[in-house]
Amino acid sequence: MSRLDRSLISGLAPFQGLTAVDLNRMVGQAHSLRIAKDEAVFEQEGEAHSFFLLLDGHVRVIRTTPDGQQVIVRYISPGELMGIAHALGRTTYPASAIAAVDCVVLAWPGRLWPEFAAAFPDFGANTYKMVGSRLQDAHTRVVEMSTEQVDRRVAHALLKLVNQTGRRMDEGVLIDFPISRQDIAEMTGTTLHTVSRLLTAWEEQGLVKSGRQKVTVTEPHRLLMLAEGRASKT
Amino acid sequence: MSRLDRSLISGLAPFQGLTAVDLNRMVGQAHSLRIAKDEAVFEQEGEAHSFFLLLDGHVRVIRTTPDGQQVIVRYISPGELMGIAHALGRTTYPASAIAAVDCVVLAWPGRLWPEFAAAFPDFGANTYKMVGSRLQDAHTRVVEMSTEQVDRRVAHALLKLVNQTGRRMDEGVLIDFPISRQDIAEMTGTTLHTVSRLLTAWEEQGLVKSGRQKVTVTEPHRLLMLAEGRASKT
DNA sequence: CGTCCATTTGATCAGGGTCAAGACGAGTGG
DNA sequence: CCACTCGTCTTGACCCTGATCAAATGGACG
Repeated sequence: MSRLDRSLISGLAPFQGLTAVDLNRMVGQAHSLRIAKDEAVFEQEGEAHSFFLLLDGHVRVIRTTPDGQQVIVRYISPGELMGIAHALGRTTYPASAIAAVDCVVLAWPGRLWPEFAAAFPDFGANTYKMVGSRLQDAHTRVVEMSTEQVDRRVAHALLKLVNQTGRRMDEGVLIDFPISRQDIAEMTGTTLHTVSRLLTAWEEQGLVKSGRQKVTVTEPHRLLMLAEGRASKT
Repeated sequence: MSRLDRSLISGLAPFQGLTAVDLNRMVGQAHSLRIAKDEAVFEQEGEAHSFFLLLDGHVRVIRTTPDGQQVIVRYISPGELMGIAHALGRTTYPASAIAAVDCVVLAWPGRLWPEFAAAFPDFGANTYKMVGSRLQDAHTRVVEMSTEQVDRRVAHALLKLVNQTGRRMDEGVLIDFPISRQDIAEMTGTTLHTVSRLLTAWEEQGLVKSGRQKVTVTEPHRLLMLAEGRASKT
């Protein structure tokens, strides 16, 4: 790892509160790797040999059911940890992580986790805080799936992506990685057909603009109204 | 807390690996309380003043949406921790906890969490392991909600309850606390009407016996077949 | 015995899944 | 540079699951 890399990661959420020295000790034990688009960073059921920090790119975390159906659990953005099975007392990954675009990640051997948690308490606290918010996210999603209709779920999913990875463009906010109708369907528990119909309807109303594996939200505010169920159902 | 109480809790999952001395130090700082049926242990959005250990009874954890719909996140059984917002860096409870029957709980002031985590690393590790499994549960539930039909979701929910709190009876395994059709509906994202229809159908097939706020699973194996989708749809 | 809930059961209907076909666009090899 | 192919996306037609609406039944408990 070059010096440059270290200065880049010093500001990331998982490392808040750590000294430069501690940071160096941690990063010194990592190795970085490139993951090509559509390759796996780790795989469901696989032995949890490492945990990772995404430096660049976007990663899709997927659970596959015994009968082959896939659900997208979340997208990982640069600066986030992933594959932290060790922190939660697991020896195997509960999901697969697939690069949505070419990615760069840092990897640490899993056995270092207990050492890190003991030696750098802030790092542990930051991580558990993140686990907490992921648990909240998961519960929120259960609530959405239980109580909301498809259109609102899809609207919520788009807004979440826009907030997480949105990139300002002339026409609105673009989701910053290739995302298909099928992907959105797997995030919201519906079918690509329904997603397609919704997007074309919204495009006619001027809420979004979308193309092949590409979605731009042009009117986040109105989309939020729709997601919250106080939309003018025209 | 009497000596008896301490010996009772020494075997519980959160305290595995702790010495008797450490256990005493922890329990000594707790106070126990009784929560009457239908009373709240803590409330959604409320300031997280304490965290709790359920000693006796059963507690329902509920998230309420802005428009008043409720979703049952999980049931807590004796020996489990709850309300551990502090462990996850939160200052407010993300859900409400309602006593399903009269309960006895131990409560610690939230500010003790960091001390405990530092002084008793095994306790911290046990807790985070539990958080990890709850995160898995939540994701599993998202997957179920996305991919399974209602009958299979209800079957899964019943089996989960049976495994967690089942009590062997002559006729089968009884879910050990009062549970209504409405409750089951709120666990599975459906309506009490659909749950009622399913239960009567299953009763005719001899899979379950049910009454007012009472469900007994008489043939867990066949119910599992149904939950897994390899049932004889007769 | 009367009241209040939980539960059951029927009738209706719509949201959205499934099936089917085509259009469109991007990359590939000749 | 073009033709071809493959994967994504669109759109229509149909139908089923399960929600909604409505009403009656039945226990439990004061």
